[in-house]
Amino acid sequence: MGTTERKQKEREELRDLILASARNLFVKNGVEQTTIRNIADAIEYSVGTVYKHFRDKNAILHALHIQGFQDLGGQFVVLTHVKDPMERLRTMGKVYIKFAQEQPDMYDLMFNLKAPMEFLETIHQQEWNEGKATFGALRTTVKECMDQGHFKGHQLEPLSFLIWSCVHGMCSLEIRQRIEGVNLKKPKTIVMDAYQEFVMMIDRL
Amino acid sequence: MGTTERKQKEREELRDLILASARNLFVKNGVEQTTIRNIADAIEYSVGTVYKHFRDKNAILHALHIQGFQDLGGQFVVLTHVKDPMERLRTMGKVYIKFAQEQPDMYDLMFNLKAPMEFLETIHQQEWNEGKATFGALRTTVKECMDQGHFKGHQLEPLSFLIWSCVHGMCSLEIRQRIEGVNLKKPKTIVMDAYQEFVMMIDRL
DNA sequence: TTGAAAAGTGAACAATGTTCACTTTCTTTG
DNA sequence: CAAAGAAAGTGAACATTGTTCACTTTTCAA
Repeated sequence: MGTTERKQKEREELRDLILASARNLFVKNGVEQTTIRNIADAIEYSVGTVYKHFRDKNAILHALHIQGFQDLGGQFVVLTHVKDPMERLRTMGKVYIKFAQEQPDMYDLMFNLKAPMEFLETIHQQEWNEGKATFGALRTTVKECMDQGHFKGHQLEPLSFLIWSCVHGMCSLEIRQRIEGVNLKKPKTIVMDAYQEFVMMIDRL
Repeated sequence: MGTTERKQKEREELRDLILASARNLFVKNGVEQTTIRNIADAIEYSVGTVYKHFRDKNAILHALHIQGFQDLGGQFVVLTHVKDPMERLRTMGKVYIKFAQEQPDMYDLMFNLKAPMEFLETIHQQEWNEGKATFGALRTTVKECMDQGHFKGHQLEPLSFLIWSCVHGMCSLEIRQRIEGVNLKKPKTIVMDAYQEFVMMIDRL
């Protein structure tokens, strides 16, 4: 009898509805300005129902953070068509920055907010699978570059982390509004300009 | 009559007391866990008194953010003794990272939290003087390196921003707990290791 | 038909930032 | 010196949060 299956499906649908609503409100009003009551109102359910699906707000943030990584993973699919590892590395950075600029709130949730990490701690899970997979993709690409003779004298993991830090740093400074007030000549394009410098830099190694 | 001066001085002393108390509590319990009531209790004044000195919590965060930059500026004093610009650039990065690791909450306040920037907006000040000065110090050093013949083919501001992004990215990923769960072989020393890679990288340019 | 499990509700609680009418203290001036 | 005005200080009260839970409604197998 498929009633339990249907029940299960309905449960998941409501769960997804909560997440979609939360995501909308986050993008529109920001994470902190979005309340559980807002989310409940938007889907025309009560607060209690939201809590039947998520133990607390951090759980919602964590679920959305996973969605964000699935989304980013989807953007990374184009990389499979780029055979040359150096070219793939450059493209990876571009895609990463594009994602951060088009979905700044999602990026913030994935790489800056403490909430999703705190949720992992509360459920006693110390592994961050989404981060592991994403960093793994970067490390693999860097490894292939090194196998081709690039980055002589450098170490795989520290170098991979450095590359991640570069693009993450640029994106975070932009999202956290540390660029505007600093008196740059071209603040609007500074991230892409700096990324060009970065590409020039690693191409020489 | 020096009464007004004394009054003025007392006012500033209480203001400093509030800030010192806030800073203690921030470091001990984190920014979000620190309430105005906590601060008031710690200095044995009422909440109202705190609000007589700071219009809101963001104002306190902004004042502490300025203190943080003064502190960082003090750490940068050693740089005046380093004449060679490339050596100065390397040392600057080390000092910056050291500051971030020793005072993660202060660093977070200065470069990650939105609160201090939001305060600037509310008082209709779009300039971020502290950031401007700090970035200016970096840009000046990079400029001197270029004058010496380094970083051929690179542009001053984008390159300076890139360098800032690198170190900031590493510090932020550490502070925002994105390193532990990512399965690195040496997570404890990854920031310093990556910084070594960075130094090696710019030395070759 | 029924009764238990699941789904759903919303009042209530504690904590927080913030305000403001009030009291207390201090300072200046007649 | 006394009084009034200003400044400093107070804390109850308000609105808004996240969160809980006793309760009602719905669902569905027996």
